[in-house]
Amino acid sequence: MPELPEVETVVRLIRPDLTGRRIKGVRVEWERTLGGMRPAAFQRAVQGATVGRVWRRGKYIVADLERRGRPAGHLLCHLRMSGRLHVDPAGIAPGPHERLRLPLDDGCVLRFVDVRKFGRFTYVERADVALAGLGPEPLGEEFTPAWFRNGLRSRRRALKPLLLDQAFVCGLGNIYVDESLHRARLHPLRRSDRLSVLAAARLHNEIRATLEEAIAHEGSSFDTFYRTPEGRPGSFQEQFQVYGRQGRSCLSCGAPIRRLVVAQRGTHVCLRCQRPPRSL
DNA sequence: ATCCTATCCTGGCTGC
DNA sequence: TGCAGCCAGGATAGGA
Repeated sequence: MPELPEVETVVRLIRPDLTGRRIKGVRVEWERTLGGMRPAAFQRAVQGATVGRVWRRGKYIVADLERRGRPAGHLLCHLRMSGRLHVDPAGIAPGPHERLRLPLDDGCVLRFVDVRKFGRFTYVERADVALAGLGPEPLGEEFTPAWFRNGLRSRRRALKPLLLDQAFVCGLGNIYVDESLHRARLHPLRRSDRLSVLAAARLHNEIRATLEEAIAHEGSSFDTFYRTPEGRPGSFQEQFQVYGRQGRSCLSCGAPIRRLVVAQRGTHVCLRCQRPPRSL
């Protein structure tokens, strides 16, 4: 599923094609993509605006809009499970599951395609307000070992649901939480306030390393997620240590990878590398 | 404060 | 082979 590395990859891919383009029109094929905004209001806000900076915050893709050189709100896109965002050259026919389309002034088309319809593509006046609930960027300066240790200590939650909580740290999802926990040799049910300083530092380090390596591999591709309809997929799925590897052997110790359910999510662990907490 | 469940959706898988 | 039913999974809302 698109998590921070996949979203970052999408942003890097579409940024050059989108920056500086004027949005000529709006076509909404699935209204709920707008997250409650009326299509007419969306069109008024977006049509005729020019795209400024294209950036990422957590799993959100943001495009700043301008009119006559002045700030004019933001496009805000969340891919959720199966969303794909790409800029197509002129003359490419829409494929299936297209939910929203923005023709650009150079003839290209920004397309939001989403099989499962969970994704959102909407307009907000203020990105800072819309994104205010997100925790720090795990690859940002604010996410220091000391901040992380204090954050873990101030909650009393199992590690997995806490790391999935976008208000705690943003950008992690099911895959990269499982991978980071395995690399840090921590069981997903370990309580956040009971980690040693060393274990917290290890987890902090592995979260960053996992995300950085995944970005370097242009994210993970499988299921319905590809960068573009014709484009190359990312390759980080080939580096997975536990995710989706249930029944196969742990690449570091050889014990079988187990699949459990934690926080209502499929969860992949090596019980030899990741010792369960005593109190369950 | 934290956890659990339901909701939104569809393609792909399982089992008969 | 055909088909019904189940399931994944990010975010959010509401209840325990």
